[in-house]
Amino acid sequence: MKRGTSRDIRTANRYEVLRQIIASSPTSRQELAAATGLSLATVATLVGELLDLRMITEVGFEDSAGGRPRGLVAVNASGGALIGVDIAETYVHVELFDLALNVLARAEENMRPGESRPEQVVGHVTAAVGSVVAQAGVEAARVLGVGVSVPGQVDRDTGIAEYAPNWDWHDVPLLDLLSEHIAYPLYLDNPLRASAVAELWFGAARGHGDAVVVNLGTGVGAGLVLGGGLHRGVSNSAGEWGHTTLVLDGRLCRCGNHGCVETYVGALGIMQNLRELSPQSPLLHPGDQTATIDALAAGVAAGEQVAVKVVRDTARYLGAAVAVLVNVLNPEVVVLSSWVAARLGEPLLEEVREAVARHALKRPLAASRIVLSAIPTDPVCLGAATFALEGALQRVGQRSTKRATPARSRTAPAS
Amino acid sequence: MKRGTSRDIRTANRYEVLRQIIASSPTSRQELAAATGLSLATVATLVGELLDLRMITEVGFEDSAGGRPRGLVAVNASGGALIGVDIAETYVHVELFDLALNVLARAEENMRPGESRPEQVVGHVTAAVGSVVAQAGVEAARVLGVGVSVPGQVDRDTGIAEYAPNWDWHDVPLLDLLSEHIAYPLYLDNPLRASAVAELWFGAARGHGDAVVVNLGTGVGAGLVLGGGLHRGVSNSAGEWGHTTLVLDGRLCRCGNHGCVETYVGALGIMQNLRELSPQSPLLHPGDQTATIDALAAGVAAGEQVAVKVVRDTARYLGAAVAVLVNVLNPEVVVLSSWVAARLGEPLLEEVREAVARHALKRPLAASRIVLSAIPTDPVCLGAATFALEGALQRVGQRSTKRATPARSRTAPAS
DNA sequence: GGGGTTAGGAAAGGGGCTTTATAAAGTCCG
DNA sequence: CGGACTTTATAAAGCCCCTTTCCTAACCCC
Repeated sequence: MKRGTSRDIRTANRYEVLRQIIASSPTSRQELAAATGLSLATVATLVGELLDLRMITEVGFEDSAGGRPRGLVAVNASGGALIGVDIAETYVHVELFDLALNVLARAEENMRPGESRPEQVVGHVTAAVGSVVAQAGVEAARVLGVGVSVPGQVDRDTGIAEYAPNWDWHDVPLLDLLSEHIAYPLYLDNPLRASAVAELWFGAARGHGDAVVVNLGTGVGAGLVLGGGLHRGVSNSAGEWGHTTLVLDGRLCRCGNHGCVETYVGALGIMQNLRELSPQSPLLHPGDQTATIDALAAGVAAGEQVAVKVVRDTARYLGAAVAVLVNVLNPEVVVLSSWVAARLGEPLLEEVREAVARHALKRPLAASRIVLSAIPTDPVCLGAATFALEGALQRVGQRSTKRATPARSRTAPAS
Repeated sequence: MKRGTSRDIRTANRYEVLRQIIASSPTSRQELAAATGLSLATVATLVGELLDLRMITEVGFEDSAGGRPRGLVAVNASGGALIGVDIAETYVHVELFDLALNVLARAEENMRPGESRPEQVVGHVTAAVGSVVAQAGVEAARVLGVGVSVPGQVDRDTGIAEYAPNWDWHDVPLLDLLSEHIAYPLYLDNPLRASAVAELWFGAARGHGDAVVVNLGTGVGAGLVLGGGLHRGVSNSAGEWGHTTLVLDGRLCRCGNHGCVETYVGALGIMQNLRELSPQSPLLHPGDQTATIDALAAGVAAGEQVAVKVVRDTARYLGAAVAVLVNVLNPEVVVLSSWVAARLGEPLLEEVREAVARHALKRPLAASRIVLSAIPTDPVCLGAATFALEGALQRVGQRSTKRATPARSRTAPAS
């Protein structure tokens, strides 16, 4: 059990203040103090710190009711850049953000099946990172860090990808491999937690102590925000809700078990739902998940019976599985995220709400809002970049009064 | 979102130190520092505080390797008394503990069906509390507090029983009602969290940041220990795992839904498992849960086929449901608690372990130990008493130092 | 009875947050 | 047009917490 120190309080407050500034830029110290519950003095020192770091700037004044005008601060978008890397089964997606978390540059590398050796993946990441830095034309020194999301179980402290379900990775020291080619500070975690932290900072989970981010993609899982922070579990593998048994002796899952949630509400599960309902449906694009889901979404929009029914069936499964999270964790908000949720959108949400209402207890249900993610870009990239932002803010607190380690900040760009 | 203050750190440390002292009384400051990770100085001040409160005493010395002997401290059992109240559907169970958490007195009041008006329950509690105090012969002033566990959803801050599933209680201000008759500090919560906190302080969850306490009784639920503390959820109703769907369109549950975990692994569910397997079994005592479970336990011990099979069936359901918790929360330990688990004991545990292993993912499974509760007495009473203990320790930190300072003469008055 | 060794306490130091006082920058009105 | 009032921002002081460091206390052994 790790012990909390007063520094952690400072770090949490720093997060909270910057989060608030990003959310409602420009804003005043007064507003920040009210929003965060901190005293004016603390807000002022924290704001001063961020000003020193050039992460925010003063942008003028706002009339007050008869007294001295409030100074306004806003994110200094060009004060730094953050890079988020989303490594998935078939692609590597990289985005470069400014400090207001706008996307300045994007790069995507596709990986052919079988191209899954760690060195190959590292090569793709390195290339894409180099590309976004070049595209955006930011100086290397301004890149505050690179967050990397890789599927599976990850030890974020050692930077080791302990286990990747799709590839045959076991204890790959990914961070070490990457750091040979990328000179920026690196942060490793998995997509569940990345999208959770994205929602926590910029999305529907902001300001909520307990939230669940449900990821619906090819894989399925949940990112848990508990007590205002990410819940990782003892071996950093919490949130594996997709491989939870929904139907006893149900469909065979790639994890080896039967009846996992993923086999009913993941992209492949939805395709199976469609196949079982209407094996010859023109909506079905065998072997192409995105095409099928897109066709379904279009079908629902057009009011096609089959499409509507498939979404309803899927939502029934999903509702039961989400109700588990609602009953057990009693969150304030449940966010449906990732590409399947984004494409099926409102129709899915409506059905899910109804289904959850049928399965969950009244009290926890009443306390939970279920919403679609409002993050416009790839939430995993954004979340990964947020890890880098958190890392940069945390380093502030550890400014060594001893001039010990100048080796920390290297300025060489990616090769 | 509530904000952490440095005082919370102190309170957590105070808990930790006392917990450790109770666990390994007598012990030395050295040992405490090593066990808690705190510095010797901090341990010394906390120990001093507890000595001042007379919650612990110095009990001699222990040889050190050649130097000054270590001073030993131990719980001062007679330094105070704690009362735990377990209100259930059919009874009120009250236990009075000394500070070493030994039971000094017990009282039980049975409630007839229909005798469920709040005033009636309050009457029973008042009588039983009076009885244990009299029996133990402790002075009123030494009673540090009374913890009360009541089923259902509870707002611990306002002391309101928001909803009790068995009785038709809605927003009953139970704490206010009780405080008219009981003069000791009162603490209200529900049995899930009570038994969880009991395991956290004195049981298998001690020292673990993330643990799940699974309660198997007439009702079924889980107490969650996350990040070293109880997880309550946003409306204080986290842990309602018993009313989570295990079988789609399965057995009808008293909560109104179908296929809840409780209907398969609660006492009544186990009876149903037995009935379905062998409707005429002599093990079955219709209308008597405890007799049936006892008969099952005896049957398993005697190697009876039917009994073994029923336990196995039950464990299969339970395993799938526990695997959900393991996958989602990734706890370090899962504790099986409450009377059904206690009576079925090792045979159930073995089967559950196997069943969980079939359903959970390898990584989280490898990190989780599944054990039976080792708490000998009623864990709910113990947990309720622990709430009172926590309350007493928390009050220490809020000693109001409102010293009326006579205004000192200021230096350099404005001339 | 001195060293050597270990325990425990007191003081100093480093962080944090808040309250209070002071300075700064406006508005309002006589 | 200048003082009075108001509001904001910063500086100072106080309190809480934990740790490190130094020193004294207590015991062993030679």
